[in-house]
Amino acid sequence: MSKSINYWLMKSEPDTYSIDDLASQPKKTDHWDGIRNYQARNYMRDGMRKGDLAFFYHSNCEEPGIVGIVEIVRTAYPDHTAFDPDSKYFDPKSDPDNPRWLMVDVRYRRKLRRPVSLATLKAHPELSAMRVCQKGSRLSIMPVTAEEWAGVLTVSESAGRVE
DNA sequence: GCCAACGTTGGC
DNA sequence: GCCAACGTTGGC
Repeated sequence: MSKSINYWLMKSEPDTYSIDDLASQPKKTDHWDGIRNYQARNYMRDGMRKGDLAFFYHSNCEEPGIVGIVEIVRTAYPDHTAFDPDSKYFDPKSDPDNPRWLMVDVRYRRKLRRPVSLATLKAHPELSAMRVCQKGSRLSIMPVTAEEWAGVLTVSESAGRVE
């Protein structure tokens, strides 16, 4: 009996780290560092498994939205940038013997044929309940239901834009 | 650049 | 434990 995978959404500011940056990494794989929010961390720690899939979401940019798909290839482990005083993610309160912050490794899978903007998500009733659509939602890692996952792909593949 | 929403900090 | 102040996120 095969276990079903979990689906996620992971935000990144493209000016800082875009899906193209991930795609240009060796093996198209990189660690997802800099998560400094307990709820997002807990999703990584308690929910993410190898083989899970996640939408790559571009935030704080001209057209925020879902641009591609990545695969979780390594489960949560300590985020070493928290121990590095030169890192902008340095957190003196994260003890190397008891790390406060974690990260996972992700591998680039593909871009969506057509990005699905936040405005488009909000325009679809079956997608507008997604957490990323909620006003003031600052969570950078969140679960996505199988229905929402399929719905986003359907919207991406369908012709034309929803305004 | 503005600013609302949110999470965290710290005084009490 | 409360809550005001603060810093950050992120859409617009």
